[in-house]
Formats: sequence, structure tokens, C-alpha cells
Amino acid sequence: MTSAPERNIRVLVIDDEESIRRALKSVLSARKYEVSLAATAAEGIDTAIETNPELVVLDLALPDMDGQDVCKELRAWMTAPILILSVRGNETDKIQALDAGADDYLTKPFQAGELLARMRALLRRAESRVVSPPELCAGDLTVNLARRQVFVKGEEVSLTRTEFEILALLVQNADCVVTHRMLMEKLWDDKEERDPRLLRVHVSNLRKKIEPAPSLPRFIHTEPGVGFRFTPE
Amino acid sequence: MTSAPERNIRVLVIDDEESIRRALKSVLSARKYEVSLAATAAEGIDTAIETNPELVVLDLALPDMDGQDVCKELRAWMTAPILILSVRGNETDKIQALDAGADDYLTKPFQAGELLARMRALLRRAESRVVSPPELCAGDLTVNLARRQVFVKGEEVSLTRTEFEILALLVQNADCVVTHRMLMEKLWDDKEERDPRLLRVHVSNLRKKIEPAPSLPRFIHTEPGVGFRFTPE
DNA sequence: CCGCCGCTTCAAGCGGTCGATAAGGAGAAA
DNA sequence: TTTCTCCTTATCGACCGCTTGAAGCGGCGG
Repeated sequence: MTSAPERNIRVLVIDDEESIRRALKSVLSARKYEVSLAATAAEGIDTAIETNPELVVLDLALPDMDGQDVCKELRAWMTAPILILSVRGNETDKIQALDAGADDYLTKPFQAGELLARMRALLRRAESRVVSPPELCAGDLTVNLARRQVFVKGEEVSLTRTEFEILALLVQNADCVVTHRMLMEKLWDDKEERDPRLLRVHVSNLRKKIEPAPSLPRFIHTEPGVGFRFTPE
Repeated sequence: MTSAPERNIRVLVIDDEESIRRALKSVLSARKYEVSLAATAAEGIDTAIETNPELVVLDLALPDMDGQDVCKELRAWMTAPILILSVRGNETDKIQALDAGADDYLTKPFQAGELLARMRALLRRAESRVVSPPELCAGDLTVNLARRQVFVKGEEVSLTRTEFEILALLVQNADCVVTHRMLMEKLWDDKEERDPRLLRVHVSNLRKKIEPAPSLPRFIHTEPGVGFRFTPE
């Protein structure tokens, strides 16, 4: 996988050397990365907050703050990998930086190819991380979006594709009204107008499968003329 | 986090130099790591299958196989981080190893402290990730992703490349739905749309080989309009 | 009280997707 | 070249679920 990423990945470079910034900007932009630059630690942290980068390249020797402290400060709220650049190649610096939350440490002068390869390795790891285990429990109902499974009183019920899509959208917007338009756009991505009755039939069938009393809905409430609402409480 | 891990972490060291193996064994054991050793690539892969390590330290220059190929072979079924050791410090070797699936690259001679710090950084990242065992048993079916072998009632069945790829992807996402799109992207990495019928044929052939009753699937269930799901239990 | 309107439910037709099978075609090995 | 394996395409029957029409139900206003 030496190829450029299909999507533009946001990278933040924090380095006080003008020449390094320019060089990295040029090299990374050519690889279709979306590059932000910062010359000081303070500026770097601000930019990180603004752009929320997916990877940070951080020089250890900044004028206004120690590199390790920058690392820790970023780590406090950010999970993106941090790659350290430094002219200092001694063991203690490396250990301290890595233990401060950095993910890799590269000694200057470095070769662009190695930096890019290490960035790819870090990003490969980061992207394979699971986002969150999206499981919802409400009363007798359990909805597992990742597994596409729904349980009522521990018994798995089999939902149709459309039924599950509807339920998923409602669960994702729990307590909020999901309009007819939103549902229909999600279900049939063509924008042509569809019969609103269609939704009602599907919702009706869905209720029969997951509601304790389908005619007195506990989970899926209808907002007349607007849409539906899922109530977990 | 300079402290030793609270739980014994399984580390596999693959290196042909006796002295390195001894030194690492001693250093890592003192840090409460549970160390396995291997002197050749073949032995290393076998040990990896047996012990399912949480981190692999791999020498790039092994007598019986190229380091990159070992990397790729491990990556095919293992998600644990791989740290490369090598006397070769040139850029090309590093890039190739990192792109082959390695997570870090350290040039010999190295200092123990740096190795330990890099291991900690890698393990910190991998901490939250589930380690998948290299072999899965479900009823009469045994799937060994590492060895690319499949057994039914103890008898090995021979799968074609595509069939195994499909089964592997399904097993790795056991209980979760694997969409048609995911399967097709994995099988044919070209993004051009393919005939969904193709998948059905391959899955059908696969079922005939591993299902007790192919028409009433026990392992590979189809989710209409979405994809397929592997059910171990 | 009655009719209108929107939501719910039921029932039936139709279309799409799936599974099985067979045959064409590409590539490797003999 | 032949032969074999495996990928791919094609065809067909069966079935599930989407869709639509229509009736039942309740609230609200005239």
C-alpha cells in the first residue's frame, strides 16, 4: 500500500525551522495530505484544536515549550498518532518522548521516504481502530447496530433490510424526531418523491416485531405530519 | 508509564543471532514480559500460531525467509504489532518493511531502553484491540487462518483462493454482517462495480464444502440485500 | 351528529434477490 | 498442445419482502 490515500488526510506539522516546514509541506502536499503548519508549541496546540488532525509531526525542540509537555498536552484530549522529529538522538530523549505519549521518534536529519513510510504505518494502525461498540439497550429491547442484530427479551428477532434501516436511523437519532424526508432519503437514495404511506407500512411491521404492544407504541412514537421518534428511556 | 505491565504480555522474538535472543529474553523477562524465542522464520511463524503473541520482535535478516515476507505472512491473520530489528539501516529496507505491515523499525545495534520504550508505545496503541486467536473451532468446523487450512470433522478440505478469502473475512468478523461491498473490495481491490451474482456462486461453492447441509446453512448465513454473516456458536 | 383526515392494519400481486446448476474462458502445468 | 483447475457468466425456479390498494379506527371541526 504505497499508494496515496484516497481521502485527504489532515496532518499537522509543528516545527520551528522554516526550512523543515516548507520541505514537509511540499512533500506531504504532493502525497495528497492536507497539511497545517505551526512554528511554536502554542500555535501548534491551537491549530490542533482547530483542525483536529489525524496525525501530528512534532519537533521536540521548540522555542516556547518542551516537546514532551506538548506531547502530554495533546494526548490529554487527542488520540491521533504523534510522530516526533528531533536532532537529539540520545536514548533518554527518545524514551521520555515515547513515554510521554508519542508513537514514533525520528532523528534529524531524516529521509523523506522513511518519514512517509512511518506515517503510513501509524495511520494504518489508527484507521483500523474500532470507533465504538454501538449497542443500545432499552427495556426488553436490544439493538446492536454493528452486528445488525435485534433482540427482544433476549430472543433474536429477524428484521427485513428496510425495517432494520429504519430502526437504525431512529436509534442513531434517539429522542429526536426523524422526518419522513430523512428516512426516505436514507432508504432510497433516489430523491424522487415516494408514497408516505410506504413508510407507515414498514414502521407498522417493525412495531409488530419489536413493540410489546404495537398499537400503543413504547419505543417508536409517531409525530403526526412530521416523522417518527425513538424513545429509549 | 515506565512501569512494568500489570499483566504478563506475550512477546515473540524471532532472531537468528543467539546472543540477541539471550539478551532480549533476559531484558524482557526482567520486565515481566512472557517471552517466546525463535531462531528461524518457519519456527517463528509456528510459534506465533501456537502462542498468539501480543507483540512480535522480528529480525529482518533470517536464514530461511525474507523478513518482509514473514511480515506479510503474519499480517495475513495476526493484528499484533510487529517491531523490526535489522542491521540494514538504509531507507529502502525500512520503507519496504513498514509497508509490508511492520509497525516500527529499529536498527542494530540498538539500546535496550529505546527498544522497551518503542514496545511500550506500540502496546499502548494495541491495548484496546482484541487479539484474535489464530484458530477458530465451531462445531465440526476448524479454520486456521494462519496456515490457510480448513477442517471439517477433522478432515482437511481444500478451498480455492477466493473461497478462503471469503471465509477468512467472514471469520474475522464473526457474528457481524460483512457487506457485499466489503467482500468485493477485499477480493478484487479494483473499485469497479462487479456482478453481485459472482459472490453468490463463490459462497455457494464454499457452503457445499464446509456446511453440513448447504441448503440450510449453519455457519454462513445470508442477510438479504446486505451481505453475509458467519455464526460460530 | 356527521364527515374529513391522517394513522394503522390487512391482504394480495409483483418484482427482486437468492441458490443451484451448467457451460464458457483464462491461466498454469504436463 | 492437451488437460485441469478455478474464475466468471448465464439461466431458471423459488421465495421473500416491497409495494400498493382498501378497509378500520380515532380525533377534530363543522
